[in-house]
Amino acid sequence: MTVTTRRADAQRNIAAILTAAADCLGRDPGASTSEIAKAAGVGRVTLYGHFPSRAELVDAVFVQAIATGEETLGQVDLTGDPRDALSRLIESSWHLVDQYRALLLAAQDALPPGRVHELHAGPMARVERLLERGRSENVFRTDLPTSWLVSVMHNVMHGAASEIQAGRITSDQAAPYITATLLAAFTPPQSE
Amino acid sequence: MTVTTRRADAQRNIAAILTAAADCLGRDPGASTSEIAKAAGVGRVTLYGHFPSRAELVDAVFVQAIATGEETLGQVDLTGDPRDALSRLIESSWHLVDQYRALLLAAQDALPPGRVHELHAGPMARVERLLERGRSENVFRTDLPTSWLVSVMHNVMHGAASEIQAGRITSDQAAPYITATLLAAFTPPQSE
DNA sequence: GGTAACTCGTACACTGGTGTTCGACAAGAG
DNA sequence: CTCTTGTCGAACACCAGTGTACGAGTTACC
Repeated sequence: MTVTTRRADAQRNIAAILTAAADCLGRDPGASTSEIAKAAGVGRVTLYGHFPSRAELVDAVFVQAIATGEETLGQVDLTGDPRDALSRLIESSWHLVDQYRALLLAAQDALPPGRVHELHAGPMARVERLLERGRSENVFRTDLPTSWLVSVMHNVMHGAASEIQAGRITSDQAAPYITATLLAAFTPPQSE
Repeated sequence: MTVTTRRADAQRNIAAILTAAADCLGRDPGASTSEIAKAAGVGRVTLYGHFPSRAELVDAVFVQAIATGEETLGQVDLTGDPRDALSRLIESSWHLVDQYRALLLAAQDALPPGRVHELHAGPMARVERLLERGRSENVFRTDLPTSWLVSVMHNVMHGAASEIQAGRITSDQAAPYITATLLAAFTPPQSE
């Protein structure tokens, strides 16, 4: 709130730039500042007036995406049977992953290394907590580190997004496929 | 063999460029032709004398990588218990994935869309055949399409490569983690 | 040892991006 | 109504890369 003195049209433009950037970067991770400014109905100079560099713009968009994503995830009921809770969590996060796929790529090569992982910490923690609980209740396997299980979940979801983009599966099939795969992958191995 | 008339030093240079390119692109997917030429101990002009464009160079490197990879994979014994065979296949392909990770990225944004998938068809078929056999023997699940299982395998391995790069797991741990994860993921679901 | 094939460095034209500067102009706040 | 804040377009400097042209020099081949 250091800048309570911000003219109304400036605030409007900032918002327009942010949503336009989210949109452009969502379609093409390499979208230029010109494209974004044009899409926002704003001059390129104005854009640089609010965001000192392309990188800081990408960062702002990414931060915003994480925030809205986390809000959505916050509404998921994670109580009860961990397996059911995981299904619900997948159902929600899946859409987010699909949606922010390209934006993630943009962030990965515009932002300093580690920054992306740093901003992911919040949502990650939510998943970790659920997995930990499932492990302590012997519903999820404990022979592999939790961080690995999180990574697997992450990668399977991103893989599903790729498969959709390549037209090999449809958007509807994704969630059930992911759920079926991960529940099996996370089940404790039988000591035959 | 249209070009039996190729001077010896030219052949040497082509080979040097190819291996240098594999090396550079393996470290930085965006490596420039200058970097590659320098690494090959060759002028940039010479490089363009053999490869009409950066894209064609990347393509050549990628083709070569696939070929050597396929050769390695061809030596894996895929007979016997499909689960054991899968373990062996993972053990081998895992190293390849880790090694060619960055090169894959380079290929993905230098080559026309679909080209990468096209060149991947060979190795993919090998995996598919094994999975199909496992499915027909009721060792692998049949409630999900084979192509999806292949994709999962692919993504889990790439994810492991990321985890190593981020320093969250070591190279030694990767193969057992991947194997444990995929065997569980591919096991037919119990109709509890 | 002659010749064709090849290589080299430098220089050039071109592209497509980033970030800045300028001065004229509009729009909001008090 | 005024004055500050913000916006606009066009121009500029800059950078990093790609691909080409040239001419001199070198290397393999026969």
